[in-house]
Amino acid sequence: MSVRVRFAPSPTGFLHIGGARTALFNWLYARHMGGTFVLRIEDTDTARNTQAAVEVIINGLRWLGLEWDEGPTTGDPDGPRKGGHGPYFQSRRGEIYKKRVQELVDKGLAYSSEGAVKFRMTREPITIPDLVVGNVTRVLTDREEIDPDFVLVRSDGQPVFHLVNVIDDLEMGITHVIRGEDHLANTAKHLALFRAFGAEPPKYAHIPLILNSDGSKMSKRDQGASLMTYNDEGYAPEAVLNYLVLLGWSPKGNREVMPAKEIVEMFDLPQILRHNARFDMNKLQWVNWEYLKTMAPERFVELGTAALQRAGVSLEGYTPAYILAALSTAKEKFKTFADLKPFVDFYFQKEVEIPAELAAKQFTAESRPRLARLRAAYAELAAFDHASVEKTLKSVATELGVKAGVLVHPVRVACTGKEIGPSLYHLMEVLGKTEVLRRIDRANA
RNA sequence: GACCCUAUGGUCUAGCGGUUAGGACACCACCCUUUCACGGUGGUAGCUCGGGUUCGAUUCCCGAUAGGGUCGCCA
Repeated sequence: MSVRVRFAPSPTGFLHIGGARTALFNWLYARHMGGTFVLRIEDTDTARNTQAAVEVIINGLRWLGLEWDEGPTTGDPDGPRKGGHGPYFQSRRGEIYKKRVQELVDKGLAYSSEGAVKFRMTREPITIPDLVVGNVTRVLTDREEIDPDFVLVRSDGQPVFHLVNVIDDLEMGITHVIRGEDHLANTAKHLALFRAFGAEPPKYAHIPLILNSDGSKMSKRDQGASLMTYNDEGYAPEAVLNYLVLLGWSPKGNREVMPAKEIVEMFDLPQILRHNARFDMNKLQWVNWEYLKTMAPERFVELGTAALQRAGVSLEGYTPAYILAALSTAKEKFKTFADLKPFVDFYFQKEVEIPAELAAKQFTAESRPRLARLRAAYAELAAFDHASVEKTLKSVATELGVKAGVLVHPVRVACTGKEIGPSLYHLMEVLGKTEVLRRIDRANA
């Protein structure tokens, strides 16, 4: 039988990083097994569901590169979808639930109570066979001991999570439920429900949770809890995916940085760790940086351009070749695209602003004549590539009897308005002779 | 309160009875260097505790402790 897994988020208005990892593990398993990855929207709590909230989930999954085989393709519950097991919005599956509840009532396994429908839960311990944790035997807690039965349908007619979750997994032919460990204890209820329906339950794999760096539970409000903040903060989705899979899973041979394609090949359920992991921003940053270093130039420019736009840097009027060359000089200078702007903004400014403090420091009575001498040498250069520019600067320095650094700093400030930035020689090559001379003249006026 | 899961440096992890306990991030020092970075070399730091089992426990069992989860007409 072919593997069918699902990611079944509730549209709360954002995609939790832990939820994203759950989706990732499901997706990986589906791809690894050549199975089907289903997206199902658990929107039974109508009060807090909107189309926009569903779109957040859809956009988040697509951003990570987790395309699903079945499910909605837009946030519209009545909109287009793919796959033959729909609808994929629980809010559109009311008839199915109604029929199933009636089935339980007819069997005497469910009953009405104060307007709600409750399930006659077994009082016997239930053993959950879990692919990650092993066999887990759940007995009733003291509170459950008093009344083990639980609500299936609210008095307002809305079915609750446990019910719809089980029915959908059943109707959609889900073979493996890969979900957060926070559902482990609840699985006893789900198993009892499957038994009540006379159906074979799927295999379960409860994966550990992601905690804050201080070990506390990561909730909505915590820093970095929302997947899309990583986009805002300049992380490449491929790096986020790679980092996420490392939380609770690790391949053989001390491998860490590897493309999704390779992860898919190696990924499997039994290797998943059993303990929670803390989210380590430093490590994510490092992974991101590893991706930046080896990233194809086009991709680098694509992500860099988007980041600059977010940061308010306009690239209008500059050629793609210029932008590519400019951004390339900043490669390996920063770890996330959020830090790109200060390294390249001067490329896209007509008049570079030089802070008075820097000007006073670099353009002194002593340095100005040297700068003028260098400017004169540059003016005569035929080829303005980084090698020639460097060679010229160094020979002028020798001629003036100073170290290269003495010329480098004023020129850098003249060209960029900053003391730090890309390799001076390379950035001058990109700026071009005319512009470099113009900037030196302006600074040294 | 009850029940469940978990426990290797600060963090992510390898390990599955005998290892100088391996790797990565972070951190520190030095070197390199046109800035900032990179890179190179070296370094600090770990099996939660207590009982067992065993010739021998990081590894197996029990307990304690700690962290996380669940017990809802939320999902």
